[in-house]
Amino acid sequence: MVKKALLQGFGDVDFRLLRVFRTVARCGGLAASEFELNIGRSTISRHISDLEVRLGMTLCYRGPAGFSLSGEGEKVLEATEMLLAAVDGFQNEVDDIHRNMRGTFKLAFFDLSSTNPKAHVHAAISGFETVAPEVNLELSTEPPNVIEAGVINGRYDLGIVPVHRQSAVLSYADLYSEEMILYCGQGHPCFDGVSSDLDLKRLSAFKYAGFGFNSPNMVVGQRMNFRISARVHNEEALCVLIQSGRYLGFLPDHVAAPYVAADTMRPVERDKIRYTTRLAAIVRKRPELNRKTDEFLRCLLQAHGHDRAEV
Amino acid sequence: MVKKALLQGFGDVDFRLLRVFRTVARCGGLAASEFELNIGRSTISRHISDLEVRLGMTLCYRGPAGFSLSGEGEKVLEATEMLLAAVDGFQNEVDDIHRNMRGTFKLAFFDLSSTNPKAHVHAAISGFETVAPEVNLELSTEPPNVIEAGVINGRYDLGIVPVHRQSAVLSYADLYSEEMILYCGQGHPCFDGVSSDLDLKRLSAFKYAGFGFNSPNMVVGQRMNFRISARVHNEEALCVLIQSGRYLGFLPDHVAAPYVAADTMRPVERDKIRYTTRLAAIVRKRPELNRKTDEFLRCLLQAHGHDRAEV
DNA sequence: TGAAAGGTTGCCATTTTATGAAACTTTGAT
DNA sequence: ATCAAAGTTTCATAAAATGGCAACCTTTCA
Repeated sequence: MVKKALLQGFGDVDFRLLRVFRTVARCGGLAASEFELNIGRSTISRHISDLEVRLGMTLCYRGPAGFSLSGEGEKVLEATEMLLAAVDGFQNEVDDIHRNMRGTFKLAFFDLSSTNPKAHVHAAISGFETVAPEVNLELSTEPPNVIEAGVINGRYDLGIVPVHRQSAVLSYADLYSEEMILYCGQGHPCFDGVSSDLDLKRLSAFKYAGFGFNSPNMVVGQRMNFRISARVHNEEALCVLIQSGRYLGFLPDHVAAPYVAADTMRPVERDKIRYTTRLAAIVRKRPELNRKTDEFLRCLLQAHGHDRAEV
Repeated sequence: MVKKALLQGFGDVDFRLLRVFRTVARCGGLAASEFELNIGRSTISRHISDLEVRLGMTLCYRGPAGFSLSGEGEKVLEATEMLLAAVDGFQNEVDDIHRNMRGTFKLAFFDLSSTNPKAHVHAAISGFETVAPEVNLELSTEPPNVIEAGVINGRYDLGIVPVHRQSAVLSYADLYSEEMILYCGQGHPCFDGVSSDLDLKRLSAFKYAGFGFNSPNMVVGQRMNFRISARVHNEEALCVLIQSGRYLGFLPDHVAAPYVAADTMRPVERDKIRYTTRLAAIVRKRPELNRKTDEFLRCLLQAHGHDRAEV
């Protein structure tokens, strides 16, 4: 139909198809997504191939051999997440006009802070759930740089990251701190303690594992002149490396605690080599906060004993 | 149908409706948009009221008496523009994957620079049209702060603004400069020249008109201690104020030239009171540039005699 | 070799949507 | 009063989206 073509334009987007595609990609296959989507497999199959025709490219390889996204498919998936985030943003706006709190609130945080006794994110969530019971939550853990980018472009509503270099378009609210201490694993030369004459400089001969993104950790590692031989993007991975007995690395005390208790990890010069990281909530400044984000931030600050004096 | 409700969720967005709404709002009425949309008025009417039902609010008042957006309608329109920009972004992505250049390129610039002989934006457009004939252009003039915000959030692909405070998420490419000189209009005490003993400080007794947003102009105005009695958001408005003969104000020399030629405006202390503004192209850093933006920037830089050394 | 699992396709009934024509309503102007 | 313009509503129709069922194709794995 000519008019429609005019209105829709070539390759206009269809939410339905994109949502299906995203779900399938997340589930890793049609069959798996069947339940999630609550529609028949045949329909899903058709949706996906429709989308492929519309976009003029192969999005994923699928078959009994398994499911995988094509290179183009990955790009499209990324663009899709972006677009669907914008749709969420629109619905947020509309909800805000109604003064409603519904839809989804997307929170991203850097991993392994749940055992920190100073972190009260759980309390904030609890408080938020009370005031906004209709809101679905979506939590992810990502490296701080990804979180920052995500908050800026709207993929996340709020992030919790170690404060490092502050971005001008983000607004930071201080939450809690973490004590970072240098650890080694069983089998490491330092495991049985360092002789008192082994000065700190000598430590830099050992292999060191640190974060692969710009962070206090990276700065400290470089300043102490460590031999950075492994880069990770989360603390879980760091734990594994340290446990191998081949690497030194900084971990928050509370993360290392269980390993220390099991004596598979020990601090190195606990009192001399350490630094403190401050964790902060970040939200974007520009498109002014929506009610959900505003409210969640309030809960977060309250849970961490702030009076919301400053944002 | 239950499944659909699950998939679409309450109030899911329909592009078609939003596009229609935007067009109607831009055209200022159903009848006027009929031609633009190329669909019948009855259909448009139904679309709008559908949207109102879906969103649960009145978007606009319309009738024989005239057309106007409601307060909520304005907010929704804004959110709509945002969402549709995201859709454009998606299509850009897809086009980029195909290595195509199609769709719309959105450029925003600060007004009244077309008469500047150092500005070669027209040449850039000409060059761009040659390499990307399929791309539709959308130009707007806005105050620099609006342009910056728009480029950051994707409403514009590229902006041209006076360089002032640089934002960390934007990338600046220097283009050309403007000489800003203080002018007064016919009837102003300064029109027939200032007596040599009237020192510059005395000037600050006169009323001054300047930009209402953070800019070099504002800084200069404040530093010279002018009596800022009128704020404008574009130079056109400034021209009118200066012509009134009641205000002093800075204008680019090339903008004032025709008025000076007609002797309705004269520079005040042309050689003593002046400053230079540099105009730069801004694009956002984060979601990496799409081909169209990249190409346009290239054209811009080339037109202004740069070798694209730095961005 | 023969399930089992993952996907695709054709077929079909059902529902939804899109749309223009024509009749109707309201308002402002002559 | 009358008319024109702007919108709304009703109606009928054509097109499309939907989704289930069943048959069919492939690959994997036992």
